[in-house]
Amino acid sequence: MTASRVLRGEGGYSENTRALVLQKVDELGYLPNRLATVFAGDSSSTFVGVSIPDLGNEVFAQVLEGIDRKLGSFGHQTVLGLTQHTQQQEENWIRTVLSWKPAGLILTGRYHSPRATEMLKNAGIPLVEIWDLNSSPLDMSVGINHFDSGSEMGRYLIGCGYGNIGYVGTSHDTANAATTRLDGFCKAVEGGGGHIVKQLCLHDTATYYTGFYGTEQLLAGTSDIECIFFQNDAMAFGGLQYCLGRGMRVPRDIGIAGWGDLPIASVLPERLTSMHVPHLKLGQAAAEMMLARLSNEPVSACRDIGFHLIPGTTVSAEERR
Amino acid sequence: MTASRVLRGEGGYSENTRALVLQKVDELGYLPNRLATVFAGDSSSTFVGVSIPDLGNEVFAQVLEGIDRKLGSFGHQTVLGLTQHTQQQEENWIRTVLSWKPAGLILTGRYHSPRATEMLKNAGIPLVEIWDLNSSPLDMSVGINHFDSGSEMGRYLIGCGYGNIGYVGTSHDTANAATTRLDGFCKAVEGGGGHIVKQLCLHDTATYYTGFYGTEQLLAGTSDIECIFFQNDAMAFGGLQYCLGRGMRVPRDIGIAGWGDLPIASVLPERLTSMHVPHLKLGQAAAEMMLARLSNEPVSACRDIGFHLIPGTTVSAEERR
DNA sequence: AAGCGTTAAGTTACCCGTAACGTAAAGCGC
DNA sequence: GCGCTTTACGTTACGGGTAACTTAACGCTT
Repeated sequence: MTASRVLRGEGGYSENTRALVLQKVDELGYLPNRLATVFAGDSSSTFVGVSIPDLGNEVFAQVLEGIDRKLGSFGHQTVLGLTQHTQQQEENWIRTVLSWKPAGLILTGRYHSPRATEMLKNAGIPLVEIWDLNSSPLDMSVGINHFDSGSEMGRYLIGCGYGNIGYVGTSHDTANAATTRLDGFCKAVEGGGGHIVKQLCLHDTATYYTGFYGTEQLLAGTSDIECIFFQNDAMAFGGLQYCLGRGMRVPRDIGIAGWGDLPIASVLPERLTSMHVPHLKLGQAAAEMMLARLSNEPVSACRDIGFHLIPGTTVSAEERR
Repeated sequence: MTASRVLRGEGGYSENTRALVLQKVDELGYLPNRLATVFAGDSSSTFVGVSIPDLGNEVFAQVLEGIDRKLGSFGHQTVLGLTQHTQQQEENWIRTVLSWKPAGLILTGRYHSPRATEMLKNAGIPLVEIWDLNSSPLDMSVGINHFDSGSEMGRYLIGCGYGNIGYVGTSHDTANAATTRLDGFCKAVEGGGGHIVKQLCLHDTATYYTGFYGTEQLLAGTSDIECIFFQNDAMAFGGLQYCLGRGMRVPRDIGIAGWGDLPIASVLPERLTSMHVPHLKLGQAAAEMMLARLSNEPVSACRDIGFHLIPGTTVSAEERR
């Protein structure tokens, strides 16, 4: 008991005893068993579960980095969960991670399976739903309005004079932010007098490579597509390379628009038309909300992290006139 | 006790009781407390701690993905630790994560602080040191020989006819794989009759952006550099863009060589000269070694995952003649 | 029906850190 | 020196799951 007091610096021991305890700790290489502390229910755990679709996407990798850095600097540990974009994997992970009594959970997306939702509600721990801003979150939410970001891109492309537009993305078993973006995009394009000629949803991951081959597939047998909107920048970059490789002039022959604003954009001579989302800031904001809730500070339930359109040079109004 | 037996499917209960227990579990939304199980010491935890320098580097993000996917499919959870390339942060993380009694640890690199090394030895749990192949690991090791990979690149550049060579990388407070690579590179270049004109080590992260500005800095006031070797592909790509932007012809005026082979290479028209390392495979191999050790299967202590040179088009023997 | 093995439960103790409480000794004022 | 407070440390109990053990009930054999 005295040793416990010394190690927690709680007071109620002499300087002499303190030195003795610390010497023994060093001598024996003693490490306290946090399991016992948390198990006894005297303090809450320092774990925070963080679920992310995948790390192949640089955006999510950076969100995770932002979260872990912030949590880590406040003595918390990140328990990772990769859901591969499926609700089933998310549900399984939630079940497992909850049995470890985490201090809180940070989840990507607003769509969870019914069982997952029930478990989350029962857990009674702080939750942050990130990425897809949720006006009625389970607990807290931080992200952006994907529908609006899709709309804005749609309006921009229409405004640049593009009429026949294609889309290349990937498909998942469930609703997600990318489909919400696409919804907003289609509404804006059609509302603005444009036309979505073709939507291609590949059963694959959203990478450079799939963007390249998705574009080939999209353009095969179609000659009237004036502009392509991609699910993310990696796919758009793959698509751009395909078009350039086929001798098309971008943006004169075809416009290319991505989403997400990859780091590589900072050094490319041609700036990809895209939508910027502050990734690291998003992760840090999520961690901050979690930490605030854990220390019983007041937190607003929703936080819109914002986005802004990057006009870039792969879409152009002048070239279309 | 009977409920415990039912939930573990251990036997010793009637079908009737089983149904009753399961019904109650469902009714109450009961989740077993894994903390108690592990705490009691009856079974080992399912946590595996994984430390990675940072996630801004796509390579490490993919290694982590490989690890988590494999571990996850065997019912283990990843506890993340980002060390920001410092031994102090690694040590702090190790101390914390060990107090949670993880089943094992996967660490990046072979260099750990003395205290960290001691804690790791005392922990008596499986350890895998990844990335930098360690012939005398603390427990197990999987990765590549960075010195050799640097040498191979050095020999290749010399073989292409480049004599005056520069290097752009980042510096860290401690020894790491990148400096080992540089050592091997320098030895091979000088052994082959070449000359390292200038080595630039920026106090920054190894990204596209730092590669761009590092190259500007390296070339300022020097006119005799024929080829630049970069710490990684992101930096090399930034450097390539700088050179192209300044009207230099690559590889005629200057050769550019990276290291790591980024995914984006698959769609670029010009293939960056680089060194390919199977990232996902590395992560999976690390997880497999960990899992094998945890289930008491025999495991070899070292596993060389291999690398191979990608000649690419940003370095060329013909153009130099 | 007595004796035995089998099955289906229940009981006890333990893991380790700490809250809550107990106690002995020292310190202090008068 | 008495009674009080303060300091320093010790003791007990608890958390939840489970190994190890005990008990009760049942079925089978002879």
